[in-house]
Amino acid sequence: MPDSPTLSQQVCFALYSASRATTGLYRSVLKELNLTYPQYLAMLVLWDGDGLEVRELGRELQLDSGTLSPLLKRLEHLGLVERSRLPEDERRVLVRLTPAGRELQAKAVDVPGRIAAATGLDQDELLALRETLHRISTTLQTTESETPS
Amino acid sequence: MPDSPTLSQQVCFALYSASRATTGLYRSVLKELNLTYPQYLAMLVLWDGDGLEVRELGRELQLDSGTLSPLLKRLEHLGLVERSRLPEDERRVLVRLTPAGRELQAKAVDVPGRIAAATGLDQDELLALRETLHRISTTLQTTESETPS
DNA sequence: ATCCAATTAGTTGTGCACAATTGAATTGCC
DNA sequence: GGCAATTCAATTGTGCACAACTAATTGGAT
Repeated sequence: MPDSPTLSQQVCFALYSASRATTGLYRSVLKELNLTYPQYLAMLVLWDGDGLEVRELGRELQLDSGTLSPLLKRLEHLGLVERSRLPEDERRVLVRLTPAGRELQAKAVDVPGRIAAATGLDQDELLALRETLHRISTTLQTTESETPS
Repeated sequence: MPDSPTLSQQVCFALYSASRATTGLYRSVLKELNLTYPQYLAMLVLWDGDGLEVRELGRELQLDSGTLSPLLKRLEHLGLVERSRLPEDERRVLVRLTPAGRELQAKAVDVPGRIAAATGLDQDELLALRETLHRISTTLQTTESETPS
């Protein structure tokens, strides 16, 4: 069942390495939008459905407020989003796109196509990869606090 | 050829997400060794063949001196490695394990097994995943500076 | 011998990630 | 109503990644 231990180590390093490589790809593509990859992910979620709380954004992106708060502050300084406490619950913060934030979506239209062209994988491989990676994430996140025998 | 653009975006997010999940898995396993995952990777390379220059370590791990210099400084403060300029070329820095660094290898023996057990993937899946991820990394790294039409 | 280009490690600055903590607001319980 | 536990965002501190730059060293060319 444990397979070759070395193999899983190699897979983990390949994962770490490929993730950094794709982030680097996004870096060059997103440079003209003046966004980092995590910032772009947050904008994607907001473009899909504007008006989300920090908590909801965090659930989508699997990021906590320690990461999101400064990230959203930077998006706010860029004039792309605005944050406001909810009147009915002053703990929660609503994140909304500004007009500039909405307009940026048009400039980002060709990002997915450029990324897809650079990966060099066909659709079957992408589907299989996505499925496997999803399984890893869910396995690790649901097993995150197990007591080792 | 570009397949579904959205699909590649989903794959990239799955990659980003799975990489963070596995790093988190290593974090809990490596906690008792007092190592981070990148530090553990550097130690793995040194355990495999002691006495490497920063440049060679960087080639193995695909990391530049901006990342490695402070990382190695921390390993040095932990008493696991020592750094020394090469007499025949004062630009280069040789990184060697200390006795404590070599001894740590024994405590790290069961790390790969624990990681492998937690992934929940069988050997075929791990092999396929490793192959696909390698292909992504090499594709992106060899295409890193193309002029888009 | 001198100068110039290349190499190497380190430093600086920015932006994630994440653990741990803080502080405010809300909810639940009595 | 009062109070403890909970929820939520923000803050603090550490450690990557990476771009840009610095400084020292080396090698080559003349």
